[in-house]
Amino acid sequence: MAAVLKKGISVVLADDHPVVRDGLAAMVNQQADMEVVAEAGDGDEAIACYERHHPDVLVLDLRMPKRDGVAVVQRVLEINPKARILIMTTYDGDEDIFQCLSQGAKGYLLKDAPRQEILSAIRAVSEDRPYTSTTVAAKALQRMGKPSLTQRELDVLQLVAEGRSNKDIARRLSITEGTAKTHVKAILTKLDAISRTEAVAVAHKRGLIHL
Amino acid sequence: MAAVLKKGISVVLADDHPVVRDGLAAMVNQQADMEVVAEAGDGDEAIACYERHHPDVLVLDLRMPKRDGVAVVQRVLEINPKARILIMTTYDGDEDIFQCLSQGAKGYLLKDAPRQEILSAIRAVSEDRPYTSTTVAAKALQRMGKPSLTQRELDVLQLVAEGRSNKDIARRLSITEGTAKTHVKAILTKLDAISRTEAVAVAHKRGLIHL
DNA sequence: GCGCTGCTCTCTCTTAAGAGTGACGCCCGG
DNA sequence: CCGGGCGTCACTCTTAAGAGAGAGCAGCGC
Repeated sequence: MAAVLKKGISVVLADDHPVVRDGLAAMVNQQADMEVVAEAGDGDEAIACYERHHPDVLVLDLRMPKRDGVAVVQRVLEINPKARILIMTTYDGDEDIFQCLSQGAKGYLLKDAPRQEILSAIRAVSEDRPYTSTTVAAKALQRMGKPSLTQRELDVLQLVAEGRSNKDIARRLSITEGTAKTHVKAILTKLDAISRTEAVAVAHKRGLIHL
Repeated sequence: MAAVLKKGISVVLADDHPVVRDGLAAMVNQQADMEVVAEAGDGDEAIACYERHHPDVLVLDLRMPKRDGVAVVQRVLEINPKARILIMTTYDGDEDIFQCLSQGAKGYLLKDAPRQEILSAIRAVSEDRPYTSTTVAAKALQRMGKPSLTQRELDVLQLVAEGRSNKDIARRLSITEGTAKTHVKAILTKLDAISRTEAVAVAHKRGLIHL
């Protein structure tokens, strides 16, 4: 057992903004029962740091260079299926969140959360208790029941969002224009949009696409 | 005269993320020659803080609740035309940046900048020297020569980005569909886009629209 | 006043987008 | 084995979008 050995909860921070890392580090190290043992600035570093230190909690930004949050979650859980990961991101409409959570991340937080909430989330996750911020919980409920897009539809959606025409999309995906239209139609139906432009707006809001 | 009186440079931080404020505060207060005198979590607070403390430097996030960065810059410069403002934001494609800079903000930084760069930017601005990060300088040059949109065109663009049809746009702006089309056509030409959807993509990349 | 720019409106014409339907092969799970 | 989801393709038909070209009218600077 040997409950609290030296300093309690060991934390690894992964975020591409030095400012945010400093802020989190300052908050965490000010607590008597937790300590930052390493920081990472991109996805690859995050994985490396996790392997080296095996912290009690990994605090992870979703949007990072090299390898994005989802990929890091997958890899880390491969290394240690019992890893405790707290996702932290700026945007609340992000589809990636749900992917992470369903894959096994233990908690999710918005960056604009107050200090207290951040700290209690870290404590919760360190004890293997899930932590879900109320805003995210609400989003999750909203998302329930809404149809999900297939991979192919996401491919098409991405190209639609870049402003490509159906013909252009067909060429790039090596399908006929008719098929491209079929996919677009399916997308419009699922996203409950009237035009492709509205579909892009909705998809963006839901975090189905980036940029 | 009277160079370094008590602690040198007084700084007010304005950012809606507590984490970022903590990070900046930690960095700044660690320096012998600067000190954070107040923090603000939204635009209105930022203005209030500025009026109360009249700091040497105001570090300002562009994206904030209540009142956005551009409005804060305007108001603060009304209060004190010699105010030294350092803009700090996440996105590098933002049109607002150029508005702020041309309005009189003294510097601009990306949030993913390293500690050293942030600190030297604060020092530069405190001495009334402009500071422009290289990435932003590059963007500024890129933007040169490219045609700018009129206010009306921006109004239309916003609605286009929300997925509205020409007819719908016309109704909302109380103009005819023909006129809406004329505006859309002008937008397409200026943004060098073939379709409205591509125009939205380009506009988004340039930070002409949000969401 | 004159020219410039921005906003408005009106035509025509071509093409792209979207609705509506149906169908075929594939693979996977019950 | 058979239903169902998925991806593919093929039709028709209607409407929206975009190209092209003009034109009137206000405000503004010179």
